[in-house]
Amino acid sequence: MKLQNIRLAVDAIIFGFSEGNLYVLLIQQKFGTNKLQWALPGGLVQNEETLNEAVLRELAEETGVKINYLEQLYTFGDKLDRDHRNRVVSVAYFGLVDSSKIIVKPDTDALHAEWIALDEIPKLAFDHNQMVKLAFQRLQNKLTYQPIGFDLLPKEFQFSELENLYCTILHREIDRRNFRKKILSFGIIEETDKILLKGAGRPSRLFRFNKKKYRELEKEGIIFEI
Amino acid sequence: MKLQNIRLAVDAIIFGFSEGNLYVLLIQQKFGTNKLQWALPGGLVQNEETLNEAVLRELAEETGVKINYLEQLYTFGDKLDRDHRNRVVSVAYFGLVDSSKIIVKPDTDALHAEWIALDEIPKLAFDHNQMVKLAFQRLQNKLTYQPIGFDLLPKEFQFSELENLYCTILHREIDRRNFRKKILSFGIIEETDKILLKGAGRPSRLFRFNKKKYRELEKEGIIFEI
DNA sequence: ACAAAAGTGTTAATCTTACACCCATGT
DNA sequence: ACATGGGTGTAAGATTAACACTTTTGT
Repeated sequence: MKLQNIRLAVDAIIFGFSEGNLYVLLIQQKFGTNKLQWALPGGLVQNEETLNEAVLRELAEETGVKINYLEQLYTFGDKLDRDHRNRVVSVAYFGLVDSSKIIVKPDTDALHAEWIALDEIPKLAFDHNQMVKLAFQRLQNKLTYQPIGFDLLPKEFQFSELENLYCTILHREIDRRNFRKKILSFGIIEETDKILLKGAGRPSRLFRFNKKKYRELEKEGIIFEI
Repeated sequence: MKLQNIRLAVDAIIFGFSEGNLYVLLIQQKFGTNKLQWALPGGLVQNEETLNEAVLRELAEETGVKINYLEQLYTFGDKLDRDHRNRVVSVAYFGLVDSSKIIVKPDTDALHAEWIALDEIPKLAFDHNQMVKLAFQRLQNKLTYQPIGFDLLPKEFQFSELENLYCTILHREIDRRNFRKKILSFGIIEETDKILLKGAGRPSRLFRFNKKKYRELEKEGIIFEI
């Protein structure tokens, strides 16, 4: 058999939620063959690092963003001609950050990173558009059966933010009363004693997600489901 | 950066169900460093084939089994010392066959393939035990929200076989009446006019899964859930 | 006639959905 | 006083869960 000539890369689809909009973290290369084309952060895996480490390193190097949640999404390796004479198989990771960590690294000489609204994503390099699409599907699914929405929000958040997050990402109407009832019934979020007072309208209480509590309840077989 | 020295492989975790037991397809190498150690079917990806093609090829070469269902499971690449000086990252695939296709290839000079009951699987090569574990979790989950159980049964099956499959794999009791009601309510399985008469007990009608119907209903937003 | 496996309905309990008004603040 | 956004409860409907006897065959 011919010697294997395949390179292994990782790519990250990182979502952020801010002011009712969902964003994806993208980078733009200033030089090279893909000059000025947008792409997902990512790159070749080094010999001595795990796949996870590779993603985290690339994210740090290219964007500076610290993520709250990361999981492997899918391995893309079917486009044989993706990069002529240089077959690359890429392990895509799916991640979430909250808006407090949404500040990106200042431009370097070679790279520019930015949050782009999901529905304004241009044609990306390689099969990255497909990756974003799959990642978004995963986000939608996961949101309904795991409490990952909290990883897109600040530590302390208003109930209306959570509600807004769900109805933005799932593209569906949500009944405020039923939603609150259900979320509270899991016993995984707790009231803080802070009241947020901003602009017109009644001030809102801030809540906090209790991850430890969730882990315990999970073990006891409790099922989160929206 | 040092030249990348990573090899890419695929491995397949294939489940079969027969007489109330769940089996995994394993192979045993007769020579080499892993002589007589059991392992999952799999091997290095060739330069000109997709990952899917690679799995199917390896399965054909090593076991001869024709599968009904196949999907990518997870990419394992964290054990850096998995094979000293030869780092291998492996894309694991998860598959199902029905018992009519459960016959394996006769032994070749180098290989022996066999169906081993899930709870009798020995220590396998590399991180293959971990792969089996993850694949089984996937099977359990998927069984509850996608009609993949049918891919483990013959085309025409008794209701009791289906019921037995669910309660074996999910390790839980199932109420026959409620189960039948629910499954039938989806409208995705149909009666055949065949009655199976075997041994003592009332003969049972055979049913058939209508995949086309399921695809249609799926588009209309129907949700399969046990 | 007895053992074995398949087939079948009803009722209570739970969960889900739909729905509208009051509250606390800013202007 | 009016606009804005936050907070709250109830009742009807749908779904799920619990439960036991009859049917058809082989021996």
